Amino acid sequence: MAETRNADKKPEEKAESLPSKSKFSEWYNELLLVSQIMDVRYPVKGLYVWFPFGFDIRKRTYAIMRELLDKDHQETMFPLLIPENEFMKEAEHIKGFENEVYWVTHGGLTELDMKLALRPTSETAIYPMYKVWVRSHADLPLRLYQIVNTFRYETKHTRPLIRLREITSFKEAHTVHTDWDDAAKQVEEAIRIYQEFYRRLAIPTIVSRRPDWDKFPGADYTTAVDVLMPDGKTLQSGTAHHLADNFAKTFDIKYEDINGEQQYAHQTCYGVSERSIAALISVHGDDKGLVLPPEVAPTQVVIIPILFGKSDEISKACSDAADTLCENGIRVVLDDGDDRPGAKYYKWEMKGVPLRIEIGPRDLKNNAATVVRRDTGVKETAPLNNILEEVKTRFESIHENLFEKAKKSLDERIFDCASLNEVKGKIHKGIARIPWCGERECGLAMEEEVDAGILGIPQGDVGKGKGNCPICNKETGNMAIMARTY
RNA sequence: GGGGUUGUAGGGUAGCCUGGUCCAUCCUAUGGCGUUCGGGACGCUGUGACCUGAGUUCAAAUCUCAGCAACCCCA
Repeated sequence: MAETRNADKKPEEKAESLPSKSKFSEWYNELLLVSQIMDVRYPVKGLYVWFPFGFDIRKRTYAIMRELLDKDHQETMFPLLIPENEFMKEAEHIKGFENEVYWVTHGGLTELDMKLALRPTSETAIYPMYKVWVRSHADLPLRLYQIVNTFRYETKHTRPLIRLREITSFKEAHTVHTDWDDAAKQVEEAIRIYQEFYRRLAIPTIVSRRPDWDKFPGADYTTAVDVLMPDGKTLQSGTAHHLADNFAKTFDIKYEDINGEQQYAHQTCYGVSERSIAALISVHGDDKGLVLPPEVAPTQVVIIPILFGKSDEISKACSDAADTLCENGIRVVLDDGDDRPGAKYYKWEMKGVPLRIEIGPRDLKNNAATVVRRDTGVKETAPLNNILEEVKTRFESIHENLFEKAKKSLDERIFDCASLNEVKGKIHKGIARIPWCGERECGLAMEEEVDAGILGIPQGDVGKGKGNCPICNKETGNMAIMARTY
């Protein structure tokens, strides 16, 4: 490779270039570094560093999440450390996490009387306090959330943003309700919020209730949001759990109802992590680098002057345009550096900037600018005196186009299958859709047979059909989706 | 959980098999100066690396062992 890099190298072999997105794993790792999302060179397995640029995307993404939640949730913050006795209270919950917990055993040189767990998730940190806080039905529903780091000693292969030992951006909500039905409604609401969240990121999702053997430890059931990645694997990108009164009984969370009786509360919890950023990058990015929806792009517009010799007029036109956009809340950068224009194009394309505006002598003669869309690469001419509107309408169009493109790519990679053999043939291309009676034994046999997971029976038309379960041959109207998962 | 491969400047690499030629090659990035500018400019001049530890040896980037880290495959 290196020895072929000389004067007649092809564009895709240039130094700043990425591996093709078709080699997803390589592309993903390289893009994180080159586009300055995450530095993967931190010397501890499974821990990574946010570059300021990546963190900027994170901030804007989580601002959307906060906006959606703050309508009827309150943000809070609980401690990172959980005492062993609290952590050990819920048997199923422990079983689900005990192999992955980091323990703090010493304070300085002194061994602690009570070991402290680094939270792998915060149920056992939060619920002892809920016991104290929840007194009456008038306190309910209680809806709190926090955005925190959590720790899991992952034994599988770690990947930046996807499988981490420190999840840096775990948004977890914990709600308390009077009864099971009210909690069930909250689970639905959580999923609705998550779908809206991903819609704002222009990412289409599939929602399904997880099979029993794949639910959250300690939950009645789990509903999850999945995103289909470029390599055909699915990324579980959000989960909502109905905890019923399981934890309430363990942590003694009771309230006095209207009749003066003590009742166990019903709870839900739901979470989204920086996997949302992994999805954002992976779904929209291309061979040239990041492609960001305008709402979360740190820089929304880059202006590149095309100078021939000294041209005060062009410089002025550029800074005027930048001022106009900036004054109207557009995040704009005027790149008046010494690089050649071409070098600047590549640089900002890598960064995923939605719109590029070029102003050169030819444009200025017409009092216009050349506007180039990152998502389509289409070049258009736009009048300078209406530049704000020209930019705004393109933002909307870019967002819609990104979503439509992603939706199409998702739809094209959901394959209807009638037999497990067919599933085996398609599972490396995407999601397989196959009848399933819903029985645990049949489901586990199917997973075993095709070496992929059952995500569940998805919401909406995708989950409905007609056929026979491939194991027991019973007729069913349920269609399950199967996929290789991250 | 099992197996394999790898670790040389910010990124990518040559050198390793067969120890000495290496104060380590090339591409890229990067600082300074100048000329440039409609898709990765050029000249001059700088900066920057053998993962960590132990061992073998007159001599280790190179061989051995351990640790740490990364990547790939299988369950």
